[in-house]
Amino acid sequence: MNIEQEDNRLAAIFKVLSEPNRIRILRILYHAGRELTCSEISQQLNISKSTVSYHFKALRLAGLTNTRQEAQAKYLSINRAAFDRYLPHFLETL
Amino acid sequence: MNIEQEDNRLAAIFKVLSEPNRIRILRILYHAGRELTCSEISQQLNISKSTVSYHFKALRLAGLTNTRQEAQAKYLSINRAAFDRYLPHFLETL
DNA sequence: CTCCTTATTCGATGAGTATCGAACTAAAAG
DNA sequence: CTTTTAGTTCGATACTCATCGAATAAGGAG
Repeated sequence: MNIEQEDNRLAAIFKVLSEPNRIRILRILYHAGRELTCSEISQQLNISKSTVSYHFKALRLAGLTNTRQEAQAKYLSINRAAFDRYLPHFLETL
Repeated sequence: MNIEQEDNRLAAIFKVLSEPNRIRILRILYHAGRELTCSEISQQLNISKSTVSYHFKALRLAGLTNTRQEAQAKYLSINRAAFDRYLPHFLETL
């Protein structure tokens, strides 16, 4: 990958992290120590499910979270490998 | 500072870093190992001076860079303390 | 099969952002 | 004093984004 593309990739990851509600989602996930669903986050943050779904997608596309489907629910968890690579020690500060 | 404000603050720092040209400015600054002016960056990145000035301001307001005025020129340098605090080891990966 | 729960997508909307050139300010050089 | 150099600010523009509710899809429970 050339250096311009690398800059774009890095900027894209930061863009995902540049939204307070997405930081909150990561913090909640990190401290929960377990997977959480869209609905659970929606209640905790008091924002609509559609907005939470939108943020979930952004986090997932950036590779910052993992998703596990179980029945009709979708469980979100943090992808530690991605954080270790791009932002070591970031999660611990949340 | 309460946790919501902390999330906002963190998100604000990431927002500044979410623009490819600002990442490029930081990378150029880091590897140059010296202060650089608006005009120098403008030439290297091939974007207008007004746009560079806009990005300089964003970096400065976020506390990520220092500015030193000398005559009519303004020299920009990286604020290592800020990176050490919020993003340790980030600069080294640029 | 019908209803409930969970999640996604769509359309709209309001807000924010990156970019440029032009106009302006201020200092240095001639 | 006029010209050059460096930087900021302004107005315009095009684009992106966060948010919501409504509509849709799909699995689970009765």
